[in-house]
Amino acid sequence: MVVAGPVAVVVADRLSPIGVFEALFDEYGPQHWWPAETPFEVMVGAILTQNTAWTNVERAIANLRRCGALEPEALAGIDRRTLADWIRPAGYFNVKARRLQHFCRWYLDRGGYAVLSSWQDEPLRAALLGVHGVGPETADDILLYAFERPFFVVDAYTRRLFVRLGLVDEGIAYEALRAFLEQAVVEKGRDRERRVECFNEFHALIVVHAKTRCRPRPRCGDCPLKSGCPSAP
DNA sequence: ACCCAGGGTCATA
DNA sequence: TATGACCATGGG
Repeated sequence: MVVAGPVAVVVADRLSPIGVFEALFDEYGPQHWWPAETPFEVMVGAILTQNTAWTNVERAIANLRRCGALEPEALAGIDRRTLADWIRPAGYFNVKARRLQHFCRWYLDRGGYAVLSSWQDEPLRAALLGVHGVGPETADDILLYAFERPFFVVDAYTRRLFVRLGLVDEGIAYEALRAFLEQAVVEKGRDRERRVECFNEFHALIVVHAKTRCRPRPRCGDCPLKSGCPSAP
């Protein structure tokens, strides 16, 4: 790491994924994600929030709830244009309507939550990645927050944070960064359940931190990551 | 007016 | 394998 001066000493013992986690947790506290009432709602939200601000997703989900369409049978059965109209606020509504229906068909064909819950981690992940419209991040959102499986969700904020901290190379592949961060938590000796909890909070904290302090443009003032903050001068 | 947002697919080289 | 175009609404 290339920081120097008094602050660097303070930062040094936190300049690891675990140190970052602890700094963020100390600052923001537990987040208890995902903001949803059911696992299936998590899955819908994960697809709707692709490259989209969460506030817009909330409107779309409110529409679905109001229309009684927040269930896989309903989503899979309705007319695609009608669905697109309901989720319009979330953007990319034609694409996402198709993706939601592809996902719901897959979900129902395989017996829904109860049956899928019996699948092993890796086969479940591979199956999710095979669903049209479900990429690595969406799959890991679903795995972690709907199925409580120990996968680290790597989003744009996560990459930006750890690249700017100098812990990983710019342009690191999704899977490589995920492996790096998962390994960092494993090395702390947490058991499976605690890893899930840690991954849950870690991703949420990264998002909250990015949204409240370290957006691309604004400078970061009083930041819990000190000189390690991606937006620090 | 411009940038950004809790990505993924598809065509192209 | 690695870019680039495309998808589209809403807030700052």
